[in-house]
Amino acid sequence: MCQTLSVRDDLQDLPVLLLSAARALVDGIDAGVRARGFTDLRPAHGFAFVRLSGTGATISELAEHLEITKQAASQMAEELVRKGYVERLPHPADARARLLVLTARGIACTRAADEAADETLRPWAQTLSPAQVAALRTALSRLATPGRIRPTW
Amino acid sequence: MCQTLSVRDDLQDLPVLLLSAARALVDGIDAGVRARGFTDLRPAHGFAFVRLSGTGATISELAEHLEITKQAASQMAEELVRKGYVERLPHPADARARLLVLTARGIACTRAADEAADETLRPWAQTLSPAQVAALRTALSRLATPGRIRPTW
DNA sequence: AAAATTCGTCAAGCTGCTTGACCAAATAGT
DNA sequence: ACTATTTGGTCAAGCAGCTTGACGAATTTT
Repeated sequence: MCQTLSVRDDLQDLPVLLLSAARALVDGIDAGVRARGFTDLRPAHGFAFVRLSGTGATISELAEHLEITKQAASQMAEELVRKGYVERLPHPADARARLLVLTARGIACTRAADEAADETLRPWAQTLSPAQVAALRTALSRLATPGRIRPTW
Repeated sequence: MCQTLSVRDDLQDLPVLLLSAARALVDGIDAGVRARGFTDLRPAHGFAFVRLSGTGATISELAEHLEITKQAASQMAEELVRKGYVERLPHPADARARLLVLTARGIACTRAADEAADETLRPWAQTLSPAQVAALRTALSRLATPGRIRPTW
């Protein structure tokens, strides 16, 4: 016997489910990061940390990543410097630019965020089979636009 | 032979994938809504429409749904009224309150949004088996916090 | 009947973003 | 090599969307 609901019908509530799940994840990460003592940061800062971790980035690169103006990125960078998460180093190859890199505190915070994300997703992932998790990754990556993480709405 | 990657490792990029997919969905809906002629609205308004469609809602109910203050909800309602998407009716049971309901234009816009969402997700869903889509719905609904759609970050 | 709560608005203020103008350094054109 | 253009970053002003605070009117509680 065939199913009474087609794939089309199933699509109806997917938008809400997807957005709601994303929201739950962000809330979970935010709560976990705060619980680990980083109470002066908001989720928006996390999207900057993603770009700054590793080799660091310039103001322009950060702005492009966050899809905001250089002026706005500069303000956020100043805030993160003031709070001790980011350091401004002279750029090795361009005297105009300055390289933004995470301080030890900044790195500790990204670690806290990773832990919080893991903490949020693990209990949920354990209700799924490994194959389901793998399928989920495949499905999401097929819809996702690489590099565009930060919601702007 | 067992896999070299455990479930734990797979969890690493799930946060990015989930957020990126949500972003792609919102971008797709926004583009589709604009393409259908509703160029004076932004994604944020969609979250209000969700609550107003059907029987409508009061300012207080809208504020609670959007997780903003009544004053902010009132401002948004005024904007939507001014643009012709929402109407303020006297509340049938409470002389203090006013019922916000969608106008014909507002209803047409929600229909456009539904179409746009479908348009965004259908080609993607067709790359998946019906069973995969069903599994995805189950998985997402297990993570989602019901009612919390709107991102606040 | 009085007290307390709730609905919505007016007013003021803040935050995070924008646009516009500008200097300094780097790159491209001739 | 020298000029012209582009690029990196900041200063300044302004705006949009939110907040807190105070309030009158209608409702609900006691």
